[in-house]
Amino acid sequence: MTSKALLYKRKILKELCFGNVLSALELSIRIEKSLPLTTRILNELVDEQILKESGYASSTGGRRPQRYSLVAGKMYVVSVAMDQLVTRIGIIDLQNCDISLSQKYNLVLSHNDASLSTLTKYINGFIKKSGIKKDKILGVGIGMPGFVDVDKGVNYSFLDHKGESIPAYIEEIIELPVFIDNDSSVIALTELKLGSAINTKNTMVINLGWGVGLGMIINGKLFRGNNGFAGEFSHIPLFENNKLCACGKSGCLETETSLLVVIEKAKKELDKGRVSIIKKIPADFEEACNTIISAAINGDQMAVELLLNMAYDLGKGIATLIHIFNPELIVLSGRGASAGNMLLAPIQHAINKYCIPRLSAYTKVIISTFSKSAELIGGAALVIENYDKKHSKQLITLLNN
Amino acid sequence: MTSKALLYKRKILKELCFGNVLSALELSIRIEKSLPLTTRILNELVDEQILKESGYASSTGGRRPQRYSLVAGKMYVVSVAMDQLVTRIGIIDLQNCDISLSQKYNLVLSHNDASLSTLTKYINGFIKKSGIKKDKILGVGIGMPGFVDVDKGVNYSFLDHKGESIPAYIEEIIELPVFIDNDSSVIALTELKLGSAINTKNTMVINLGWGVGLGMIINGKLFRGNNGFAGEFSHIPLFENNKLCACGKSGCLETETSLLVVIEKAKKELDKGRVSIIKKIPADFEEACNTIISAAINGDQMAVELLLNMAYDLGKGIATLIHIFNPELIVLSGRGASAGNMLLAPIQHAINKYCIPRLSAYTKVIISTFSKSAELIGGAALVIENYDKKHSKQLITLLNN
DNA sequence: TCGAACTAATTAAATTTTTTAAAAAGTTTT
DNA sequence: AAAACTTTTTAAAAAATTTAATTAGTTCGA
Repeated sequence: MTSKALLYKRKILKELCFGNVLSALELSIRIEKSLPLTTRILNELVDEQILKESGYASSTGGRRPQRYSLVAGKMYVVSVAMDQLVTRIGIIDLQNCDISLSQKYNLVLSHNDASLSTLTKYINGFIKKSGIKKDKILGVGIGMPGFVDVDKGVNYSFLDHKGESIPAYIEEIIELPVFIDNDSSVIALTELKLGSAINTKNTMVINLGWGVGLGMIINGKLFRGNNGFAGEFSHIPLFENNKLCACGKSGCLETETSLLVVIEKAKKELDKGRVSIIKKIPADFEEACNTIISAAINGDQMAVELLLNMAYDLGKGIATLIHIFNPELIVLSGRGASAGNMLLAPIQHAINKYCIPRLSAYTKVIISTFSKSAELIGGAALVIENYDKKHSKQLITLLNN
Repeated sequence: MTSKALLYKRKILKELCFGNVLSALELSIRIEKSLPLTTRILNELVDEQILKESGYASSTGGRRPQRYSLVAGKMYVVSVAMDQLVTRIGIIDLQNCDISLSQKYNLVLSHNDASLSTLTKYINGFIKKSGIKKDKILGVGIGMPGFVDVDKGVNYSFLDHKGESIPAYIEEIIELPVFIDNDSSVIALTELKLGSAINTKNTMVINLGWGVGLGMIINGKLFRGNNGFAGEFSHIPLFENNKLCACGKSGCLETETSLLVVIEKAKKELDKGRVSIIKKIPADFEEACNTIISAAINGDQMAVELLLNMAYDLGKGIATLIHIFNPELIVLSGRGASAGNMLLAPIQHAINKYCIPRLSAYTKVIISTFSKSAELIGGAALVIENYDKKHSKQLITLLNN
């Protein structure tokens, strides 16, 4: 097979990932190739049993177009979602985007080689345990906190490998293409490919959790900035509150709006003797979040108040984004999104206060429908994003069998 | 000539605008066509005397590549730069990007049809007076203040034409393709095509004048937002100063950092009896700016103090941009840029205070080298940007003669 | 219910474009 | 002065697109 035909096949497979079912004409437009060429490649892929015909689309006044989709169990991606304390690894069938298997590991991130080799061992072990052959796995996508330079493959905050490429190190050992990115970018990719931001060109995805991350979709593509550090929304100077931030400055957005701050404030209130259905805040971050959010959902006044105040302050930050980007959509995602629609009213309130009405009128704010799986699925999107760019031995094998 | 060959010719001409001189190989890469095809088209264009061979590039270790450039006096663009009170119209030779002729008109912008028809008359009269035949003019590019929706051709702040397209109206009368855009976007285009932002992928251009505008270059292209309103940097909520802004809110960046604010502050100081080489601030905005800036350059303490304070506050806004965009470059442009390097120190000071060092280290801040002509030249860039997209009768005529 | 009008898919031929390769023409380096 | 290198030119082969004609299936309205 010529290398060009292979490229076109990849482009088609890429379009059909994540459960997409498309007609020959639609595919021809998306891969920007002529219909005869697209049809030929499509037929080859069906012969190779990687694609299947899957029914007809409804007619728009004429013959119904044949639709194509991936065959299940043929193409997988391994995805890794990391935070400071816990790492989850999953394997995802690209046909339906289901997480076939996932596992949780305790891995405290530090800025040294040790975390990296541990991580690699975990991934390797996981793949073996999954029982899925490597030639069916397109690659490994890893979302991690910190300052990640995607091009250099370096994380300046964690997993230091003497400034050398992290993906290169892992690829060496597990023999699969590896891609890394910042956790907020990965969550934004999920919203873009499978979530509320599908088909949008200009969307801001806010990752509310430990801090406040931002993934930006600009012109329909994830924007990472010049060194991959774009979206450091957490630390824009927004308040004059004299509160010291983890970054060393004061008045950062993060000093008022993050789940960590809410937890701290809740502790203080309880210490002051405030009544609440919450008796004690758990030490574990994830449990603490769940405790406060579910208390709020159950109507606990203190929890509601804390979350609403946070949302209002976040709204001021969002107002800044609207002025700068004029986005069509803002998606609230990440762990904090599980507080749900409760957050929307104060955010909208702040937007009304801090935005020129002409601008805010064009931007919708919504809550992500994804639960915790957003980052895991985004890791798959990360691999697919690079699928028609980077050389992958796996597909060649798959296509030649 | 086939329509495809015409398209390729336009792509090549587009690359050679603004005084660019390129080799066949460079052009082939830029228009993304093969070298044999590019060479063929190039030869045709030379035969038609629209292009000329213009010397050799220096060798990089082998045969010196032949370079090509536009022939002077063949292709012009009419450019219009508007502000609230004054409109300048110029005609620009694309070969060397010189302003062949320009004229100033007093035109007070209002939100009605009258300004629009006056503007159209001025443009028409100017073209006639220039003595350049319309078949040599590729189009008209207009930069104007206000909320401009480029796609719809509508300005929501000024020049209302009952919500109908402004370019369509002008095109009808002057029979040339017309393009409009926001003034800050146009200035950013100038920096991208001819100024300090050439070849950058990710640059913020700040238009310091009446207010504070922002033109964003993202992935090497001007970013306008979902409705063309992106870059409303003026009105991000940044201060808690209780100062009412023209937009109705308080604490906007613009309430501390714009030349208008500096002028107001200067007046107040003088009224309070402060000593200064400035005796009286002229009523005219442009003259007032010049007075204060030149006083500062001559060492007047009051003028220096006012400008440095403004620059420091602007630096806080720039810190926000750096956190969000991680840009490689920030260009300070517009009328305020004539204060020059004086502004850089306080801006850098503010960046150091409000930015995470890891981030700010990657961003350079510079002052534009353009004087007032930036907006006029940008209008030309606006036409060229659309030159291989929109149908232009003019080029077909030009190429068929 | 039956065409007319429409949309989609298929096929083949003509045309365009790219790729590949080789040769020619200069430059620089050694 | 030869070797190494780069760009340009040319030509032929391969690939892709365009065009047009045909076939196939749907919808809609008379």
